[in-house]
Amino acid sequence: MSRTAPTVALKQSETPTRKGLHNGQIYEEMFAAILEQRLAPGTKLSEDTLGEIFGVSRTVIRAVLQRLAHERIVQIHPNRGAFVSEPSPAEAHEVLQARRLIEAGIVREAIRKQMPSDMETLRQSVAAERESLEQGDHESWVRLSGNFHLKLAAIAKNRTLVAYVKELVSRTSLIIVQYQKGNVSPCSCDEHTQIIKAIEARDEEKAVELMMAHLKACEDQLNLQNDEEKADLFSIFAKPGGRADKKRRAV
Amino acid sequence: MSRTAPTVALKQSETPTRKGLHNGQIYEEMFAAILEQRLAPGTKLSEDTLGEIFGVSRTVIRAVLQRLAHERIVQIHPNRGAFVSEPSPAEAHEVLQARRLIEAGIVREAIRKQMPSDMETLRQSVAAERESLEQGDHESWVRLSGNFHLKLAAIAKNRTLVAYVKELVSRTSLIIVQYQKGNVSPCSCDEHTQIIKAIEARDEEKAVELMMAHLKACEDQLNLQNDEEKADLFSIFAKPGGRADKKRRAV
DNA sequence: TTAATTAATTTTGTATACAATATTTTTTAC
DNA sequence: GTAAAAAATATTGTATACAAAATTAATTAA
Repeated sequence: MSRTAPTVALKQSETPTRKGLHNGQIYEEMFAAILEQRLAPGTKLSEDTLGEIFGVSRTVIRAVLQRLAHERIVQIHPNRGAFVSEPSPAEAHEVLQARRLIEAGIVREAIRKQMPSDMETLRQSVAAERESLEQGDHESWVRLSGNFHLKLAAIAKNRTLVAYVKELVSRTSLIIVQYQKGNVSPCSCDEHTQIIKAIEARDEEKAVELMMAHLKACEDQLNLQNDEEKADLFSIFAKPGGRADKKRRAV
Repeated sequence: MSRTAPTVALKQSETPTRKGLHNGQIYEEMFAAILEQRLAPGTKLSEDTLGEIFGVSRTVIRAVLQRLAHERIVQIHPNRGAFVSEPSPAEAHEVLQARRLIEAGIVREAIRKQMPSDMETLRQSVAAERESLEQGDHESWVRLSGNFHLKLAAIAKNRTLVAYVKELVSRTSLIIVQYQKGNVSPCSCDEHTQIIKAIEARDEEKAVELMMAHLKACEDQLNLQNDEEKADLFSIFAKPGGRADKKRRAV
């Protein structure tokens, strides 16, 4: 944690002040900036700086930061400021588990409420995914991949559930940025396609199974074992006795 | 909607100012006041008045109201102010549907992760419910009944899911206040007891079935058909032609 | 030079002031 | 007396000012 947080750099091309931006617009811009990785996890979000950038006072920036904090994309440390969230491995597991639970239910609901146009929308979404993957545009792929899950959630026609899925997908993006090991496996598009097919076939058990496996695979592609980061440092450098040596100063 | 919103009356015994309250404490007090029906749905939450009551400036009241708004317990109309939410029938259905989806999943997870102490906690929760029901304390019953679902969610050991269930339970309380027809059926405690038994027996399908039926019964006890309130007024008073008459002024 | 302490600066938390919008009351016309 | 228009009032939205806390820089001692 000793690395210094990078300063906020929302848009390099930005003129110092851009007046007239409303609360919601500023939220959208910051939300996009975080998910598109222009603002990396851990970045400090200074109220003054952001106020200058958007040409508004700290008052309105504060409201936006609180909204982002409620959505878990930003973390507020009292008296210290707001930072782009750095989800812990435990939190990452929690988010993926919540997604399996909720999206399994959404798949069931989608099977009941599906319309042909919904399925067409989903197929187009996967097509866009595949294109971004072929072009090697990793950033677009993360966004479009999440988009598929949002479109699927929308079929359930439940604004509350859509809001929850949106939140979970956003958090997943932050998690991927932090913990994805190597390149993403290109089979993800195919998994989405298979889910669509199972929904169309109204095969509930199979569709649920595919969705759970898909999200589990997503989690398995992450590096989530470094909860003991500091302990590892000790085990790497320490003499026999390991982290217990931490307390002993002499020797 | 022509009925005037009642003014805020948080605690009759309250002295005009009570200094030193922190952000989170004010949130807790307002949250409790709304769920305990001391603040009825539709009540206007004036920033000045609340600031006076809690002995803080509008700045901090504003933050609390925004937090409550994000949790859907309060609704903010731009330039008009904050009001205790009055969920529409459509929203009520949405909330109960989301609960069925999420709590069905929670039941499955609880079956996997249950510990003996968890089950004991649940049984105690139901005991408290039954007591409040026997004493005819309806307000306590609403709170304790929601509490059972929260305790159940906690077994899944997932803070995100607990937060979602907490939000949904709160919204359900507001919904019950608005739409519950007659007295609550006293079988609700028994339904909770049955769910506990099914979880202990690790009978996943039965436990899920019971939870879904329980929440469906809860929804069925509500009066949710008055989405056409205004239209009804017209059909009640109007001459043949019904609501189409609305536009015509003469005659 | 390093470590600890102190001072200076920066940044957040809260109150207040003013502008913009709603609401209420009063006035005016029919 | 009722309805519309205008003025007055009250309330929200935003900017700014000041206090409290944290961070950074400077100073001092070992």
